[in-house]
Amino acid sequence: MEEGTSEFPRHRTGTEAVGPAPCVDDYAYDARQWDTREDCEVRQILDRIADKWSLLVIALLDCQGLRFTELRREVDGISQRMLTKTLRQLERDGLVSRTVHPTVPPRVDYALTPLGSTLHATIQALVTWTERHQSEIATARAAYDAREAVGSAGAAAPALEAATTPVDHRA
Amino acid sequence: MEEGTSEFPRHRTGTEAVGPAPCVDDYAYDARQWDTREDCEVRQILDRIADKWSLLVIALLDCQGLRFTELRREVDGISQRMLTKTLRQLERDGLVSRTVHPTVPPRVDYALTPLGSTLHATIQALVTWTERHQSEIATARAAYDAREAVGSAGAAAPALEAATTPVDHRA
DNA sequence: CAGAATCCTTGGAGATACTG
DNA sequence: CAGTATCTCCAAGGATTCTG
Repeated sequence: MEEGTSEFPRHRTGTEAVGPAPCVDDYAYDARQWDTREDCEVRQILDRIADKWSLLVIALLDCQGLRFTELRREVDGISQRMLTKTLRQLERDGLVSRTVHPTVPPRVDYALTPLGSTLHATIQALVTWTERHQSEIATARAAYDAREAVGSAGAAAPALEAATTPVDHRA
Repeated sequence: MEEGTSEFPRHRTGTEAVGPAPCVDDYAYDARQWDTREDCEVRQILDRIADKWSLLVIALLDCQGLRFTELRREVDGISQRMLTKTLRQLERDGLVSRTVHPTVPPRVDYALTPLGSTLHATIQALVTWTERHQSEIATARAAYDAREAVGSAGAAAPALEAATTPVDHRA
């Protein structure tokens, strides 16, 4: 369990010095060199919270509890199965708490734990970033697609065809 | 379907306050009600950058460029196919730049664009969070699994078998 | 209402071979 | 080296049904 806590794994083979000096950062030395191995626990956790549903649930779930159905309504597009599964995982990771009220119509409240709240802040930053830069991304996409179209006009260079049909609506 | 408590959030174009407006704030102010609909562009982008490979690539890619092979080595476990695809997407979104050096052995450098750098900071925060809290998560998981084992021993309470272990469809 | 169990489809993703 | 093009496979995930 203590494989990559604060160590610099440095598993990049130094056969070729492409630029040993890291970024311009001199304060944060491990700015980029965390443990990237698949079996690393950080990777494992990251792969889990980097899940679209987990991310959305945490982003939407705030300190006050939400019921199952409320969550399902909030997280648009999620199926009951995925919501349950996602919530179970998050509960297991200690990020959300599950409170069952033994009423006649069952009522279950989900809320962020203190640990989950700290993650919520970080994820919220990601959401905010997206909101802020969505126009830039849209512009970049349009430019890319335009270039793409021109390039494929002269020579057949197919790659990433999602050009003029961005909306991928699956029935 | 009450529309008083939970109605569909509207498009909030980037004029909102980016500052921390936690849940303890007033209710009418939808600090956490960004557009959650699937067809929303924010969701679209979020679903993309919340991809495990995209996240890793951006996290590892820093301001200096990395070659294709270097990236493949860094992002442990990624296949060539996925790396190419991920890079194309990120390039299309204007997050990474692709520089081809027309040398005899082809050399392609990938680097973060200014826009990508801003995202890198946010994602790095996520990585840092994970590094910091991995032990807490591990503890929570152990506790959950312990409870789980006890619960399923006494009464029928099946749910989420240890996710780290492969599928266990008990007949 | 909250969830468990089941069935079934899609596409994500690895492996391999080929090219410039 | 840096891709592209295929083939294949498996599991993520949706839809449906059935309970307490």
